[in-house]
Amino acid sequence: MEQRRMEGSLHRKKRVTIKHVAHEAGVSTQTVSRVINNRPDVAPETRQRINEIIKKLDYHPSVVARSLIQQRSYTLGVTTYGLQHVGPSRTLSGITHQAESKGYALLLNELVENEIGNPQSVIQDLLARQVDGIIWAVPETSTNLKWLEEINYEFSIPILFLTIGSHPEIPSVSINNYKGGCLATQHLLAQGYHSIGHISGPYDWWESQRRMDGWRDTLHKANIPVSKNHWAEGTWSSASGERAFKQLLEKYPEMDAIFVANDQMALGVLKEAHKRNLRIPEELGIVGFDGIPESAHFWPPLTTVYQDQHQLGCIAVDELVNIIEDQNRGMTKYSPKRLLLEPEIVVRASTIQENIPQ
Amino acid sequence: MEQRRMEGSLHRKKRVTIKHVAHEAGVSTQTVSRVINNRPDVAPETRQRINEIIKKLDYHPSVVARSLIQQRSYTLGVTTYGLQHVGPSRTLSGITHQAESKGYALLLNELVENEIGNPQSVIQDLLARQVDGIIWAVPETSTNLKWLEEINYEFSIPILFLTIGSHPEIPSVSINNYKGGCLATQHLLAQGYHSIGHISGPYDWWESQRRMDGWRDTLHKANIPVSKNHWAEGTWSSASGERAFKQLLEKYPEMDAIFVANDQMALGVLKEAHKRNLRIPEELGIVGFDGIPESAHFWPPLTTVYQDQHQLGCIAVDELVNIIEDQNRGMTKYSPKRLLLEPEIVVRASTIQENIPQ
DNA sequence: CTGAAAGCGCTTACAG
DNA sequence: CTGAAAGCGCTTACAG
Repeated sequence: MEQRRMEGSLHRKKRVTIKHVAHEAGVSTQTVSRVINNRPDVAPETRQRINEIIKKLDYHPSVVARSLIQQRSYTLGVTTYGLQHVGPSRTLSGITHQAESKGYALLLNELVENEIGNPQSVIQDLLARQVDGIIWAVPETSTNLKWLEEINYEFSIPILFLTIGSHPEIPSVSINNYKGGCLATQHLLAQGYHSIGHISGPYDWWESQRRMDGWRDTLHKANIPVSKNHWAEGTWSSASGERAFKQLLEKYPEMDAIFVANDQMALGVLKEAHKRNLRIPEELGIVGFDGIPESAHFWPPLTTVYQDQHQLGCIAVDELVNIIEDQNRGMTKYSPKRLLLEPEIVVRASTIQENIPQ
Repeated sequence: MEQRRMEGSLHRKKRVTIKHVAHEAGVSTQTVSRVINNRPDVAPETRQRINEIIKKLDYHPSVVARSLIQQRSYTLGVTTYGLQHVGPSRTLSGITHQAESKGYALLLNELVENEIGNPQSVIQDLLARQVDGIIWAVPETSTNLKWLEEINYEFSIPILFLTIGSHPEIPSVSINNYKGGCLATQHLLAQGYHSIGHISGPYDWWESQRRMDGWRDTLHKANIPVSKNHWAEGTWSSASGERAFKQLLEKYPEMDAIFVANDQMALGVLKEAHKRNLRIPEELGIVGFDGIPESAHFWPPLTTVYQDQHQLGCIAVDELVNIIEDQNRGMTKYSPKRLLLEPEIVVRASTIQENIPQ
């Protein structure tokens, strides 16, 4: 081991700047700037010489300096919530991949509470760091977008919202949760179930409401009455699913099938069903929501409504970058788009009697 | 709706700068700077007047300009891998929370492959954005830290590594995976199981190796021979767990218990066990690893080795910030620390015959 | 094809 | 207690 190694990461190298390169090459910083930005008007010899020096000195332009002068940073802000859960992290993964391929860095923020005290301070933090746009990946509840009205929908940079239903004035990307609720319920009806209960997420969440609306409307269309006793509220966790299921069994004893608003809660239902020796799918059909990879390995494998949350993140980045770049091109007509991704039902053994190949 | 609203987020406001505030207050920018940085030497009246103007103009200092002049950004880089999985996202969640409480922003990067082509370009990207330090949250494999030697352990800023076992020269925080493997196996032995198989993660991963070492050493200590036929390799996914379990049943028919290197794979084992009508825990005891919340709702509920990945992220931030701040205080003696967090076993019905209260 | 000047929005010495 | 000057590392017009 040589001496340098012993020092470890103690040693803080000084930054190589455009001045060093210019001096070494005997040109102005201006010309170096042209080279690193791939401008056409540089003599080929000059360009090559400078490129060699850049490599030799291991020069990397400061994005910070560039951001200051250009008033943009090629960085997107991402405000998320509930990262420890599968859904939000899959979406974030889509965001990171797509941002990378579009050449943007990501400044990440996680809210501790869905009901945010002061969203504007979060946004100000991002603005102070000169982000070019923001992805607001916080699922809508009945109150957590009120601040939009208060600030009169005015932002100094584009903000794209994920998983929201209201506020058509602003650009957003969401899954068609209503459609998902319909698909789940239609499938159960088609399998011959009649008394179909529902376990929802927190009723305050827009996603919960829409999934439930899909369930209710589908039953109405089939002339099946829906009462308060036919559903119970969970919190998305498996434990809450188990709890809600117990309540439902009391309130709705004739229930022969159940649509559960996410796969985690469905897992809790399965556990309680096993405990009571309920046969699935004969005595109880179960449909989940999300389509997490694990759901194929529940026992029995779970029929579920698949939503592509990774793609949700990808599309969010695409949309936001489009808006940013349109704006920079000086396009004044900016019409907010609302995008809806369609979920798909994945049929497995928790709702069909015959064994299908798995 | 008024006119302003119709314009939506089209309108790009100009940034309010320190000059505007200074001009409005009739002082120099210097004095405003003192106020926003809470320096003591400002006349109380001046301070108050400036603060009012700051509020009135909605002024927020540019972190970018500050970063340029101070050569630091109060931003940490985070390079992660496999965000769509539960573990890494829980760790990331710990990182976001702790970074926020320490006053640091986060620049997020996700590798597409664990075996990285060019880690240095990832780091250069972060350096170009003036991050103060980096958390390298990419699980170690036998080859993906080779670049450390190539660059001779020299970084221009501190880098803290997560989930690594080699390279004691660099600061790191990891879970004691070896201990976890021991705990799992000791528990199975204590329950009276004798023929204990193992499903590992990809053998190339340091975490897999250590968990397996714990299993093997514990059996050796108990004078139980261990052969190649007693373990199989998975990829962490439930599907791979199911596959590996089928192989093991062939190779090791007398197996009466199994230690599975994560909960997802254990779920796959449970599924296959149900299919074959194996009684758990009577005919087969099962222990997982991770302690994801869902594991309490598997059927039967899964005994598992709990690791606190959220805390792992928190501690990573604490350590890195300590290193950064020591360095800024000019402390030259920086001795890299390796921290190991201890896992705990959580006993549930998949390994104990008597029903314990759940 | 190349360079001198100005400036992005701050902070850091240095005077007074 | 306050301000004039210089500068962080770049890019943007503007000349030539």
